[in-house]
Amino acid sequence: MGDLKPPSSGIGKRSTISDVARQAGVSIGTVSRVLNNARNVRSALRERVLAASAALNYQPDSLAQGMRSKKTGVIGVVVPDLHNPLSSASVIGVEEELTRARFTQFVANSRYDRTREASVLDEFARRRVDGIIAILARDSDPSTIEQVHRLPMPLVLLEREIEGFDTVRTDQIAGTYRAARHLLSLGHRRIALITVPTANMSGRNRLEGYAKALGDVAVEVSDELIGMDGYTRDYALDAAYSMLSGRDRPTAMIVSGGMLAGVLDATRQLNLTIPEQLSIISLGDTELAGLIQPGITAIRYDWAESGRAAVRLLLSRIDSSRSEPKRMILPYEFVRRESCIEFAATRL
Amino acid sequence: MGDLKPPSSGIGKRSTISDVARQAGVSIGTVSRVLNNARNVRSALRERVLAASAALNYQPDSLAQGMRSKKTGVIGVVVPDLHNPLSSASVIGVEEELTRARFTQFVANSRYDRTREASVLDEFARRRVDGIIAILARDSDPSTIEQVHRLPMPLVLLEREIEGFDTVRTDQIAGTYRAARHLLSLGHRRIALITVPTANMSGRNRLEGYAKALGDVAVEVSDELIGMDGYTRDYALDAAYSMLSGRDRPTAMIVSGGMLAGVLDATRQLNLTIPEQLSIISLGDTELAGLIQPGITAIRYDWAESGRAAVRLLLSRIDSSRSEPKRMILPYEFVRRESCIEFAATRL
DNA sequence: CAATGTCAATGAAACGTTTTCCCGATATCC
DNA sequence: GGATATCGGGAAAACGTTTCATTGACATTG
Repeated sequence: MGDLKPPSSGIGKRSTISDVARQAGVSIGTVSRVLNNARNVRSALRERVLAASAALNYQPDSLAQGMRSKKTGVIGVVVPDLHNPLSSASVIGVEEELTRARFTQFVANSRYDRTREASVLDEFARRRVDGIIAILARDSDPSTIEQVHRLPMPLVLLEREIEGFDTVRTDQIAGTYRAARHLLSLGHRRIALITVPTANMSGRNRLEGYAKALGDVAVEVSDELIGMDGYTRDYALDAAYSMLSGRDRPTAMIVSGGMLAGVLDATRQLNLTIPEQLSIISLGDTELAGLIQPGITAIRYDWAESGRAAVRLLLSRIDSSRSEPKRMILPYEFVRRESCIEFAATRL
Repeated sequence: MGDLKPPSSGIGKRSTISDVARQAGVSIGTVSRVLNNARNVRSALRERVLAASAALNYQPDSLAQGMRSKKTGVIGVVVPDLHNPLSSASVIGVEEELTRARFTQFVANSRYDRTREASVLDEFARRRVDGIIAILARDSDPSTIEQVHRLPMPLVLLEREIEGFDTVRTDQIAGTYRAARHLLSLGHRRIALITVPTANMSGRNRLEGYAKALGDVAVEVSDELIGMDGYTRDYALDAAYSMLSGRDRPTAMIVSGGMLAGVLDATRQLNLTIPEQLSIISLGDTELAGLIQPGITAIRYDWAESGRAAVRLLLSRIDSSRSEPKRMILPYEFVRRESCIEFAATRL
């Protein structure tokens, strides 16, 4: 009679709300109300229910809860490259703040692949997440824009911007402007920029800040000093290599943190010393920038804080659906190290 | 009549299986059978159902599926420190392989906090994940052992070992042994070891490999050269600093990759040059090790591959419940760079 | 004192699937 | 040609919650 299963170590049948109800001698509705601390329940019964629940080690099934209440307590997070400090630091900040709010997160890596990203977002929707935080591969992509508008749940963008959505981003325009002005004030005129493509806002804003700074002192932006056609270390290596091995090479370079390693590879292959032959500023103060010799001057952004801010924005939108999108812009910090010298002192 | 809601951009009501059934003029059971490619359905009907499903852009609700079928298609992943390359690389490998198998993952960060870890595991269970992949904070902790045995789903451990569970780990014993032998063969005798505590297997195995190597050449293991009481960069800085600033300081050091930055901080503060005054080997070939000057000789482990292997192990256990636990041990690779010189050449 | 209101608690519906059971129709066998 | 197996598909149960409508008991009101 009954189940013939062996005691099978630890796989004890989970107890459900009806087990608790039976044990406490009340209806399941009452159990539910007690556990969701609703009113209208005598304290005597409340005690009984609580005791039964504890005795049975009852844990509500979140699938059933989600199904009925239409709230899963799960947020989907998608980033383009978990190797990249922007992505990983953002995830850490997001995780931290979501934990505080008792949410759980799916984390997915799009690898800058729009197809993969599209299926991740679909998957999140299918799984009924309460909201999504995304660093999109390319916010200018029409299919991306179309898809995010169809999403049946709130979405907060990190470092990207799409009309109608909440956004948290660091001030790339001002940061890159500051970097370029710093190099210009040291006398540099041939300043290269190696960063991500303009298909996403980070790239666009960096280019804008860079161009503005050069414009301020009437230096022309020249295409061969711009490397914005890739995301990887390898791309940065190639781009930097070809710039630095040509004649009339740049005397200074602004490079995004995630691509810094590639640029350093290039300088090493070409036997260029920093800062004597090339001044460098990193956009993003990665661990690497502070640890190599010489230390790399950097524009620091607090991406973990971006992540936390994105969560706060998302949660506020989830439970009080305002309609106007909010834009947060987080400041940069200039971190001076030893990777920049005056143009006059540069050995050409 | 009907709902008065505004068309509210994109928040179109999701269609359910009954919508599809109605549209196709069949019962919901038939729709389910078609979509789960079961047999016993005429191809005419099959076409109708498929067409209706496509027309309505039907996406099954995975909560309902999970509730009924007891399979959620979600795996929980918990790591102790997302900043650390072991954690992040493992997550990347896990993510990659799970995606291939059409699973989704929760990702959580325990921060080496056992309390947090415990609640993460509980949460995973509550959410009915199909399995868990974990890098536990301390596999020797009794409460940890007790908890994992209670888990109602399969668990695969990464870099940890608990009786009765599947394990994937890199060969820390052999790797650390190799590192120590390398330094010994260069003539070093005062070789420090800075790594994670013995509360988890990585620490125990590293200590074992280290001690074995020293024992081979009859060098005594001395406590003041062992720093295994913390996980962080800051701890490594302190430990290295006090070793290196004492008299009779070590001439060589073996340090885990995640703590390398702290050791470098210490050498810098003490103005020690590498390798002239201190030879260093990193356990784990992090990006940093290859990028600083001089390059740091390293024992390389492919943690992404560990992650992928863990997924394969987990999935195989999920759908073909074998009972004997499997242990996989992944090899190391010795990467020679410039951070080690002969003891004879060391400037004491 | 009848009507009304409030409080506590129950019973049952609903969420959207998968799956079991069942039944009618067709094919197969002797 | 009748008994029997197979196939195709429908109806309904079940998964474990939350929530709604209902009810009974009791207090309040006019």
